[in-house]
Amino acid sequence: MAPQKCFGRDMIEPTAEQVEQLTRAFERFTRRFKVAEAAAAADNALIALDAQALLFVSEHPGCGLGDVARDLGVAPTTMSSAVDRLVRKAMIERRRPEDNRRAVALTATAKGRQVVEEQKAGYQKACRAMLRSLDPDERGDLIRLTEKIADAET
Amino acid sequence: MAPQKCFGRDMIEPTAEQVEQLTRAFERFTRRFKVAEAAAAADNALIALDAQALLFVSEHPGCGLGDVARDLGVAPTTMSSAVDRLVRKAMIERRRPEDNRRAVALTATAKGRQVVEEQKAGYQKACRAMLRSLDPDERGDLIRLTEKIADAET
DNA sequence: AGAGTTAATACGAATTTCGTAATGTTCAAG
DNA sequence: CTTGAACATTACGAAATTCGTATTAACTCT
Repeated sequence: MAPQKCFGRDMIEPTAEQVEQLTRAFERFTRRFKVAEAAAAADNALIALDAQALLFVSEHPGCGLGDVARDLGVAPTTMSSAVDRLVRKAMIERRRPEDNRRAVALTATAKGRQVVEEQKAGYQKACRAMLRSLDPDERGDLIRLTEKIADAET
Repeated sequence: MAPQKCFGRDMIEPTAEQVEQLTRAFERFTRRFKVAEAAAAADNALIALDAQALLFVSEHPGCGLGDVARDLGVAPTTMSSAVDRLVRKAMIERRRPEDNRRAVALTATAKGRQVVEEQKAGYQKACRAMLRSLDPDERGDLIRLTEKIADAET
């Protein structure tokens, strides 16, 4: 169990047991918060793709259709359909900008922004449930570890 | 910021800032591991439902079609279609048990079990990446906190 | 101007999900 | 023993989604 040099920095591989433990725990973890997600989705009956697109548009007002498609990794035609649905539901608006009239500028409507807020509230609710499951002195640890993993280079 | 009594136990609500921090970190967290999931899915081109069904069957050999449908929250007809696809790909087998011939007993084939193993390996790989992002003395903390959240009652 | 590129959309094919109806099986009551 | 209800599964068809191809409109560079 001696530390070994890797790429010029001390790097110890996680043990097989650690990986096993975290894998099993994370399965239960995701399972627990998947049901909450499914329950929240039933309210608005918004397809997963549409919800992601709406979120992106609300965070990038005036963005183009292609931007959303690239970010979410779907075909432009698929995104066109998704935008159609969202426009039909009055959650986003298509506009032709004067400076580039072949593009469309997407913006979220008031209703769309409200749906995004509800969506985010559901997400926050899940995160609050995570924190409440811990003792107060453990909560900062969870935040710090999550940030560290999320922002790691590789 | 005084502790307050709730349901007979000490219970301090997470602060709004803590919830905010964890929410933002968790967004980056899930985004980072979503791409890995998508890359792994491209290998086998297995639909999400089929992958979940295959996993359930491999963990519950001889189970019925209705069991899988109930566990995954889909209509029995949808599960029948999913089983059709998996049978066509030779990943699971339908068998009519002698003692109850109106049911079918589902079991994973050797190929199906192999695919499950690869699937699990991808999952483990993601968990290993999480652990590698942390210092060795932090890894036990992550495991412990994840288990605590996953197994909390409410 | 004119060719080539870019952004978005219309259309059609393939696939998936799910509701309704049908098939075959089991169980219980008469 | 028969008959009828309940059950597990499947067949079929409708609705919706994704995506590839072709098309339209606009921009850019020579």
